[in-house]
Amino acid sequence: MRSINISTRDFDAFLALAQTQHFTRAAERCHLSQSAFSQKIGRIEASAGVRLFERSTRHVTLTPEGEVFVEEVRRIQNDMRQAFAGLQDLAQRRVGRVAVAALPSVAAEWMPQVIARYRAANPRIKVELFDALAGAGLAMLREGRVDMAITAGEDLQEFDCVVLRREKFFLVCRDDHPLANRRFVSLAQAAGPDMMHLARSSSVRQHLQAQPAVHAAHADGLEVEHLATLSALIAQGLGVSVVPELTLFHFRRERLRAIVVRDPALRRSIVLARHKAKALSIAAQAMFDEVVAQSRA
Amino acid sequence: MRSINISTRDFDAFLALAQTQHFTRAAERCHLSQSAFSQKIGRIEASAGVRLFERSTRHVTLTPEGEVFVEEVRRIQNDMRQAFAGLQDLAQRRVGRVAVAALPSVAAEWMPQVIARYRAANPRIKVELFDALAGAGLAMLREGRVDMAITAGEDLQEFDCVVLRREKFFLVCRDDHPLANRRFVSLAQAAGPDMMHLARSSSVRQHLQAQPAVHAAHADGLEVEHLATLSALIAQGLGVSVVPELTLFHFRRERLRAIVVRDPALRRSIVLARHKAKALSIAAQAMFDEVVAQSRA
DNA sequence: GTCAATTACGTTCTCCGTAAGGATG
DNA sequence: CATCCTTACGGAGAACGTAATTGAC
Repeated sequence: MRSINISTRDFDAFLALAQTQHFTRAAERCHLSQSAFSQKIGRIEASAGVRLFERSTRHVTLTPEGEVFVEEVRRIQNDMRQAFAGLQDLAQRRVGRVAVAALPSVAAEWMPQVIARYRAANPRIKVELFDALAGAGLAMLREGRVDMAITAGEDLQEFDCVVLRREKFFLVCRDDHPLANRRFVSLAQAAGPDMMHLARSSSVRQHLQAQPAVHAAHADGLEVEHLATLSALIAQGLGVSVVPELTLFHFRRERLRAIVVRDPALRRSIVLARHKAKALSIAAQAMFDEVVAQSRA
Repeated sequence: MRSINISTRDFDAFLALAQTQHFTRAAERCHLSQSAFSQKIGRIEASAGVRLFERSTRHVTLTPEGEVFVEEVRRIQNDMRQAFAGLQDLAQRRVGRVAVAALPSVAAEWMPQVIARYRAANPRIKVELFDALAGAGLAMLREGRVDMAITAGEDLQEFDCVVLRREKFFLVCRDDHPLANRRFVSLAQAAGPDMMHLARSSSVRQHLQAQPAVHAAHADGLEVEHLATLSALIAQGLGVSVVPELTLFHFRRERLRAIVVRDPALRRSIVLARHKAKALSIAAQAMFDEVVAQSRA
């Protein structure tokens, strides 16, 4: 037995005839000539291996076998309609979901605007934002828990990446600090004994620690987890620190100064990473584009 | 948007590619040239309105949209397979059901053999036999509770009928009855004052009552429901009766004689009736044929 | 005699295969 | 450069339409 081939149009024709019980009218409904329609029904019956309609030239009725088939076909047709409709919804971003991991600084500085614009354009798509440190974000990406991760660059061969920005670093100190009124400083100048650090797990710390000038300074200052804490410590005159540009919003308080560190080597890349193999969903692609656009602003 | 057309082969192709992730191999599996296969996938994607596969010339993977579609298609394809398989089963009488109403006499005399042969040929088809009096059988047929009814003929324009047999009637009496040794009798002779009747609801009684000779005799003998009772009464010498041929098995006992009634008007037709409009299922048609065959035997 | 489904036959269009093109690792 | 997907193009077969045929009421 050769495998059968049957199409959605065939199903339409079958159901039309089942309902109208009239070849001519069913053919019209299907925008077919009556003859073509008749042949189509014939082919369907051949495929099915059973006579589905009982026809005298006067009356057309379903056979008992046809009646059971009607129910099946209705169900199948419904499923198909749903499947395609669901696909259209995804394509036109009427439904969907997108998950993004972003560095806390990025999550606070960029993402609110990005998400606002995204939701305005795609109100029915669920957006999930995870503010995760660099390593955690990449882990989530690797596991497929997020569609993309915004992180600080290092060994990212594993992923497809777009560099969103190359950040400068800033010395943050109180206004009574000796360097407080400089227009810029060198890293060597900044990395004095009063330098405070973030916890070793942070990407900023790791980035800094890789710099010879910082390493040489072997500061033994305080070490904290959160930038807000760091900001408060500096405001108290307990030391200084060096932080990337995106985190400066933590340090906008009275008596604090941020002085750009002039050091060509001291830049960190903010990158948008995604899986190499796995394609982005349409919803995710739109978010991807939105993030890139934001970084250019 | 023009309405889409998609066929079972398209689904096969889609799933093959989704599984192999390789155009050439998937094409082979579908017995298609690689080029034709590529076009087919292209058409499917056009129908869907979404890119379903992500292809670099080296790797083929499902897009997120394609992944959701795979699940739907699998389900749809399964349903189709089942629908067609079910139809084949019905066509080849591997499954099904047939219900027959038959006069009690027919149910006892003919149907055991009919059903035995039918089940031998169609072991998986469920057979239901209702031994119902003429009126009840026709009512069941009218309501669609049975596929056919074997009954005694009268006003059957409503149905499509086949006359299975035209039955003679027999006088049944004890061997000491004056007519006991006749080779045949007339209805007038048989319808003496000692004639006993079945209940008025039985078709036999109605048939007899319609005969002038019986009507004139206005017998006031006993009246019972069951032929077995009648048989016992006659054996006791309490009277005689006139019954159709098919019921004679009730009267095969010692000292009872059955003498044919020679009266051209006194025949009853055993007919096999079915709906005019509603077609018989394949299972039912086979039973229909079997019943007709039995009546000729 | 009319209405309606089937059959006949010529036409159109979809789908397939061969072959060339282009991209990727 | 080898692999493999895509595009181009010509041909075969399926599907369609017009028209004639058959059948039922």
